[in-house]
Amino acid sequence: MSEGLSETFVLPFVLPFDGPLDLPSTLASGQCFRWRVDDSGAWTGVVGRDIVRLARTPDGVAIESAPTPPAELAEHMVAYLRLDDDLPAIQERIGADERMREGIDRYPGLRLLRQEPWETLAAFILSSTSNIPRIARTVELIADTFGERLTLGGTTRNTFPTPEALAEAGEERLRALGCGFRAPYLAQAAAAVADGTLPLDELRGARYADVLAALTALHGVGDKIADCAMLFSLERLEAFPADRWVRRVLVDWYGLPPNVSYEGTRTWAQERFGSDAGYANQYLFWNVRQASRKRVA
DNA sequence: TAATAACCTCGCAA
DNA sequence: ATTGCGAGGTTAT
Repeated sequence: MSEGLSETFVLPFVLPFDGPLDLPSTLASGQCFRWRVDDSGAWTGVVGRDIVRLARTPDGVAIESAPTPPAELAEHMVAYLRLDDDLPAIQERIGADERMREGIDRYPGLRLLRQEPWETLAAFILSSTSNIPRIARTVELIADTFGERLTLGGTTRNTFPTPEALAEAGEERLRALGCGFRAPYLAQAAAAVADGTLPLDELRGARYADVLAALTALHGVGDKIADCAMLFSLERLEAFPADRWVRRVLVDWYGLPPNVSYEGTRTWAQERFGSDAGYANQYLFWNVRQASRKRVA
């Protein structure tokens, strides 16, 4: 213990990966709300009951985490980052048209994530008529208030609270955290998951129509929010959450009628892209968002 | 079946 | 600085 290398210097664990992976686009593209980048380019977030720090390396992804050590968490991070998806093959299939091809080529390492269903549903309930900075702020505030504390190095974050904890918290305390008119929606969803009315774990991988029906049975969850939860956490990659941005793209680039119904966008996307519709959505969404930000800046 | 207002706050732009 | 607008939707009418 007395030799030169102190125990404070720990070689980072590196998850080997040689495929396309653009951490900034993937973690900031609006599908998740808890990742923060630091000056070194590393990303810190909370995944399940662990605080995690990620950085791209030439050989893969460097991982620090606690309380689960990186080596034990690695397999789960492969799943979380969907490194098991054959992204080049997906891009080959959906990149048939010029617009999509350009969008893919601009962000070739943009991946979907495989997130935790309850947290994802809750976050997108909060997304209604809101914006990404505000959603992120509210999610963080809810975690800080009702979640459990985690520490990694000098960084402290909280888990996203369980459905039981948010059901217990109740509408009024959620409203006090800035949830606004979404507070009763979130409280009711928490209660439904907590008491088994909405069995999220059983819905993972179930038929699209069945998952959609189960989710939209909740007050405050319509087609769009259900599609987000399905795509980002319930393994329904054919989901196509058409928000106002994606709709604009469909109208401007693909000639869909401006008054196309949500069902119309869903049918269009699923006929065109099949089970790759979700990836197609993500490329369209991120491209149009980035383009609009550049125009402002 | 299709259109329209209301809903809570907050972030961001003048 | 203070004000005003609109935001990754859903529901009720």
